Amino acid sequence: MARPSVKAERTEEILEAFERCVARLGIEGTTLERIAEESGLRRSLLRYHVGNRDKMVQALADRYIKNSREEARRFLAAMPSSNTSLALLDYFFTDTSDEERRRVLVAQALVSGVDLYPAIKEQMTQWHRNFVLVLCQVIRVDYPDASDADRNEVAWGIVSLLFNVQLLAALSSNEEFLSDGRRAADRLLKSLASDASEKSSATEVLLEEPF
Amino acid sequence: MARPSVKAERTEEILEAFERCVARLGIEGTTLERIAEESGLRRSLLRYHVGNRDKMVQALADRYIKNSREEARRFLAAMPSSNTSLALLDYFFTDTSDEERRRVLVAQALVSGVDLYPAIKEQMTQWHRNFVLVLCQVIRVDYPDASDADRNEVAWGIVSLLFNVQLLAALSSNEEFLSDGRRAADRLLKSLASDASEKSSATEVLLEEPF
DNA sequence: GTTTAAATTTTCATTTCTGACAGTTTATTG
DNA sequence: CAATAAACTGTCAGAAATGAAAATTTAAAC
Repeated sequence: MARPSVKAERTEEILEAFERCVARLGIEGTTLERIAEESGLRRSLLRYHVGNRDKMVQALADRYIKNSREEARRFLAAMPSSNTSLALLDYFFTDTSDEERRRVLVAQALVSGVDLYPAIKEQMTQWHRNFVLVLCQVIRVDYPDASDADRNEVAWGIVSLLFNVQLLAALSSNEEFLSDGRRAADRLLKSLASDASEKSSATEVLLEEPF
Repeated sequence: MARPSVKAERTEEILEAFERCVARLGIEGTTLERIAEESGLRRSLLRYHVGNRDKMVQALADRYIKNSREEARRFLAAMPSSNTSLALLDYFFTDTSDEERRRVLVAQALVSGVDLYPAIKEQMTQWHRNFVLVLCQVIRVDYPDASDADRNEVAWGIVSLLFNVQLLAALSSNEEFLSDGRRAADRLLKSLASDASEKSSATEVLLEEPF
């Protein structure tokens, strides 16, 4: 018996704007006023819908984690049933969109921010672990004989390359770095063929839901 | 005929404190007041000796570049004449000091900050290129037959791993990540043995001064 | 149209950060 | 000790950022 709530939409708009700012300016470089401008709302509305600065950061992290889950699903869905290595490289190191870059930069900002916002530390730790795990699953299709530990190392390395590609994109158009990153990632993947320890050749599915 | 100048020492103290702050809080997370506290000097002295905020950041970048040169020399000097791969891995991925971590984190902060401080963009671009080049030189000792392009990819990748190790150290004690990073770096290096295209087997020196 | 609750605007107080500079102290030289 | 230049202190004004909450408006339900 009152006005319909737009809290969900507004919250989304606000955090979306927050993310855009953070990717460009970092967490501490982003003022509430800046977010207000970016979202086209008044600063007081940020407070009304989301809360104070701490709440905002917490909400940003929460939303980021949530979106990462969906992104992970999309990613897994985009993987073919074989030759996933190539698909993986294409996905992360070819024609990366601005959104993809933003995703990575925000993750870095959040990780860097755990000292200032200890509340998000646990989440980001989980997030990274899960990211690596998703890559492991994908890698497993092409390299079923490699050990979990080996795949994990490689996945960890690919995440690093991915991070660096987007970080360095600030220095030059990232096309140059993309190819370096891609080739290095390819090397890591290929290295799994060499060790190829004896293992269950279970090429089953990779559809076990992550996270 | 006047009081002796301590500008050099003070400047050093100030920028040292700045660096410590930046490694922990990022550039924008670091206020001049904070630096003053960290250095035990009054804020007005930061201004007196170095300048306003922009000058401070510029000076930080300058000093960072300068110190990187020296660090590069130390690094090269610490390299044996053979089996440099192992030495490289030990240097960057084993028992890394807090200073080493700080160096890396500050570099990341500076790179992330090029949007806000365009004046440092060129420097950081150079810095990264040189870092990669130094690693290339070292790698060349163990892999003289690999192509320049291949060594470059691998060096680029190792820098990425190094960056990520120290970034993620914020999430957990970095010992766990160190071993992941090291092993991934090892994979990259080993991958150079495979391609081994035909090349001049010049195992000469690596002592050409970098930078 | 009245009620009602949510959304939005406005405003105010407080704190923090920065820039600027006047004034003071300190150490050296002659 | 007088002169001098550098180092240092203290303070102020203005800007920017944040927190908080009192009005006001808006859209639905009745």
